[in-house]
Amino acid sequence: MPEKHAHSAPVILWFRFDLRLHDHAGVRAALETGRPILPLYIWDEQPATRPLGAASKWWLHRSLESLDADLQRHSSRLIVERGAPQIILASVAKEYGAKTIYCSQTFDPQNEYNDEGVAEELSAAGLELKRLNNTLLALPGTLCTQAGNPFRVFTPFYKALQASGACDIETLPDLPSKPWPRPNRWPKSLTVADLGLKPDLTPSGQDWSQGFSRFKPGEAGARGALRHFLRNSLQDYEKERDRPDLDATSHLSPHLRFGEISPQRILHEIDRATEANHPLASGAAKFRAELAWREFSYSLLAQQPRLHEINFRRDFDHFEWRHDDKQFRAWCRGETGYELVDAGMRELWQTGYMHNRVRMVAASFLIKHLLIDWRRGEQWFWDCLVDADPANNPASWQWVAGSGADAAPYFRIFNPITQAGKFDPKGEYRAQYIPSYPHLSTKPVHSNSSTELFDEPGNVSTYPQPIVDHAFARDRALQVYKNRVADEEYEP
DNA sequence: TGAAATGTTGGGGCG
DNA sequence: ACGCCCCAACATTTC
Repeated sequence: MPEKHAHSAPVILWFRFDLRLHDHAGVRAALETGRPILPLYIWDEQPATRPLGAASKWWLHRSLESLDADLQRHSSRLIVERGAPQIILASVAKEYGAKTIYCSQTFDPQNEYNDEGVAEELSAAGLELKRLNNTLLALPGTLCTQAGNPFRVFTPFYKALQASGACDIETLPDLPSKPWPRPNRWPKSLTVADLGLKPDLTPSGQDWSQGFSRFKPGEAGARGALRHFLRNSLQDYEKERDRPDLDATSHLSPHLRFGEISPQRILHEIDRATEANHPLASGAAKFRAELAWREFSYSLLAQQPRLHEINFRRDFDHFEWRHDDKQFRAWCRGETGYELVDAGMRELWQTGYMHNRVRMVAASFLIKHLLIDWRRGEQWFWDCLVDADPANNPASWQWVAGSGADAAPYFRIFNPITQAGKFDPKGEYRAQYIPSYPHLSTKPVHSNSSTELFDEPGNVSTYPQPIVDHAFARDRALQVYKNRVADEEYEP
């Protein structure tokens, strides 16, 4: 009976990377108390983990607006604050008499560790921080090998995940559509716009993020993307998922990253779509495996909390990467002279996204053709991708570099020409992002880390020649990787 | 979730 | 009719 508690102490619902209302254990638990609910977002200027990239901030801004709109449909609002979470939480709780705070675990180990401290501090003030899983199918660390060790290879991990029953979704309870109980007084808060998360306009006044329009941040956008994918692309997903020239993938990654949809919901909807339609089954199986890769990445992040800066295989610590700012810059700008790589890098810059197949080719090019440290590429992606994820991004880069678990063998070197012929046969994808050269001059400045990269127009009037010869680079990479120090000393 | 080098086979042109 | 060569097509091995 919500009415009974309408004047009782409220509970705080602290949102972070769980920006949705459905399929959310914290939302459910808060509603079940029947108490007034204070939905809260805190922008932390000094986060415990590395700060969000520019593209992610843009997404966050839009997603918070969407969450606020969704809350208004329940006669509530999103309360927005800025500062250190433990201080904000304690002060809001004190002012409104709240004793319980619900939040979701982030599964970023550094942040989890920080949360422990926050929970202790709050506990000393008589407040309980309830941390729930709204992010993963299986908690990292719950799956291990027969010897009791965490998995280092994907396939056995995936088998264990399936055997655990975590992928069998029985039912997902509906979110009641009734108004949420409110406290007598409503906090005066900032607005989402006050946080200033939107990137600056270009010098020419052009909004850099207009290229991001293929996405609709927020829970409704996530549901829409899933519906579109199930209806149009699941059937041929196995066959066409590697084709950047087609609309063949789910585009759910940024929605998952910001918790606008749960993996359980995705599995549930896939099952429902598949039951009625058998031809979808092979595509469904392939897509389920992709979701499992996300779980695998988080299990690796649990094993190596500094996954974005430390080689998972420590024998890579002695690898002698080349230091070549000029070539790194060319790669960032999409000026390597290899069309598929350049199209991908321009897609990234213009849209905050890159097709997965192209990510592999572009990453392989930086690492193997240019022999530049994978961390530099990872950081660039972190800054530019709307789906930049603390587990997926570093795990995938390390996979390409060969320094990761279950990584690509050192001799697997993508030929960007061959890859283009196979996966963009008509050149439509390449033409979309390299319509005529140069195009970078109209591009805005947005990057956290490398603003100087794009602050002046390219002065090249024709498409560049390859910055490195493929055959030469391939042989060089094979040599360097083969002679890598301590290669033969590696033991898991 | 490669690519290139090397090996094998078989059809066809040709003296 | 036969052997020889060429080479595409495919398979295997190597990096």
